[in-house]
Amino acid sequence: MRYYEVAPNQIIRATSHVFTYAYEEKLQPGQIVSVEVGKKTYDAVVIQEVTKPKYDTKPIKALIESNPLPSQLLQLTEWLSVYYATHFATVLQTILPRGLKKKRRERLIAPRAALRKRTNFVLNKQQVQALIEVENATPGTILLHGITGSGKTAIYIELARRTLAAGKSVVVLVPEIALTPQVVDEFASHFNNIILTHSRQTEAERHLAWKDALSSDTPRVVIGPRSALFMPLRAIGLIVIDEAHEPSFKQEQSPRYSALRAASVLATAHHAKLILGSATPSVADHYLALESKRPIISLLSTARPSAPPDVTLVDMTKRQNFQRHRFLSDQLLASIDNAASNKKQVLIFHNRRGSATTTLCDSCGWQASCVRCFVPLTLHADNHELRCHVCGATEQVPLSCPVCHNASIIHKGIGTKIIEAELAKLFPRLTIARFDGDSESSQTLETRYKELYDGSIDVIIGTQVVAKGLDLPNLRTVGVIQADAGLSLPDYSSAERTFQLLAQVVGRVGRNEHATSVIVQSFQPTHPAIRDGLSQNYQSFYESTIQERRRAHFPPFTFLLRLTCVYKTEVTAIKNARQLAKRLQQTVPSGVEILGPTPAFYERQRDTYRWQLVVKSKQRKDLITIVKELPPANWQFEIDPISLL
DNA sequence: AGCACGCCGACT
DNA sequence: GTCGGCGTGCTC
Repeated sequence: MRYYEVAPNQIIRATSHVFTYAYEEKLQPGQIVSVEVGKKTYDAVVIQEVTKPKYDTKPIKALIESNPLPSQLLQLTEWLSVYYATHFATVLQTILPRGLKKKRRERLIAPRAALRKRTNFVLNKQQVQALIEVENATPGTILLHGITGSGKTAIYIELARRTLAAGKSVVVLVPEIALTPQVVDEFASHFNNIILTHSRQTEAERHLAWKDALSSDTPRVVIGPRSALFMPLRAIGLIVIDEAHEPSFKQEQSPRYSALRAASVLATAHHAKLILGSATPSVADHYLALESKRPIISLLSTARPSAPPDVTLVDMTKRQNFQRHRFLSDQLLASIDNAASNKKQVLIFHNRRGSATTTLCDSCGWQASCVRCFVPLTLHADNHELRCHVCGATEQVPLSCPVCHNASIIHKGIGTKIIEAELAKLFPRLTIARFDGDSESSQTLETRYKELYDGSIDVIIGTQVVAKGLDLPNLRTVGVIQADAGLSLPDYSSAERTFQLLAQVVGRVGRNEHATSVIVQSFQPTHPAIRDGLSQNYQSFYESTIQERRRAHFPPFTFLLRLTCVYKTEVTAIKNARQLAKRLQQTVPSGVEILGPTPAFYERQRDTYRWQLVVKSKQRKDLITIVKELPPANWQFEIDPISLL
């Protein structure tokens, strides 16, 4: 009889994750078995063979997957569990498909009809140079910083081709939102061994794709969102993360992992290369690449000739710009007039989430912000105070502007519905469509795609959703209602997100040879995020932001931990948050900062109240220690949050 | 983390 | 006399 430590995919006991079982035959680490714990049966992964233990052992009930998981995937699982202080079983649930025991019907995978002919591209000098740099790099992370339209996809495809030729598999991660047929077709026209994963797959489809990867004896190309990292591929030679700055690469549920960090660990285990591609790399990733002396490849010119858009920045603090309407500038309205008379489309972008009430000076654009945390203050109407949602400090609402001494202190926010209504009044003959969270975004955007594409919708109003993937041939004008809306979010990375968004918006319309225009309205036209976003000046933005992060002790200079407690009443939430804060203050080593308690951004959710603490430390292990000692009931945690909201 | 077993109050 | 409240304790 042989004995094996196995890890069930359900939490059996908080303190350990392996149990020892007996089996007649030889088993390999990574094989999947079924075992009985108490009276229930669980799926479990074989970890290793061990000697006969002192206690009695039950037998393994069955071997349900004889093809073992690749050792590198097991290493990644172990790493995720330790690095994010998450139970091993929780990580297993994340990396394994559901319903492992179920027998799936063989499905005929319809060969994707090549909708488009293979786009036989010729790489330009810049792209060839990038390829050479990647080829010469040692295994590990490579930052591919290429402006919109510089032809990053062609580089990915060529690298993938070479990796396959060397007998290794390729993983391409894309943000969920970009998993459109266009992107997939682009790869599908070059490779016939693609395994596609996406969030709308059924349990059976996922399982089949997983089995396909596990049993494949030839190299494959996997395309999918962050979870595609967990496809059980034997030998990976290349991992590409496209639009690597996108927040969707951070999982919002436990294990709250970063696909970039996880991909880096997986790449190391496979001695593979990891390409982080973006037009606007996150400042933290850029800093890390510089610090670790990893290659940063810049693509500064577009692959095809294109005309840069005509960018107009409208100062919202100047009344003379708003003669026709109170928040739609004369410049923006004129450009809508112009587009309409030429039968071209207009996209009006508005970050609705950013329209939480902010306090600013209507005269000079000054905005109330915390002197310690550099985040905007949030108005609490009940006691008429300004509060910092990072450190909890409160201030009186000023009666006059501290900069220009004007008394016009205002609190405001504009919603997409109002924009739609106002535009409908001003342009009764235009077809206006609004896409946001309220209008069942995904469905509507797809169902109305044809209308968008052929131009029968004149004006598109939307949030984030429309700023990304849409590539519309008739689009000539983009308007941003309040570019600084996102800046008012009480978050250390809000400037970075605003910069990325504006740079993407400008890059998006400026990728063809038609004359296009971008009208951006802002109360803070001189803010670095706005200024550098519109000029797409990454270097300038990076330098000012990294200095600020250093000064205010934020990533990449400090590790963050967010602790959130959830209670039925506000009083208990505050009481418990204060208690924990006090306890942590006493036990934590020096150099660890405890901020708060503060109300969470979404303070009330379904009859519950949420308050949070933010912990900062230069030593990541200090944060892990705190998590391990956290009172289990009512407390949630996130290590390395990308947002403190 | 579940889910057993286990010892004391309202019901047929 | 029994159903069930949720308080401790175990799971290879």
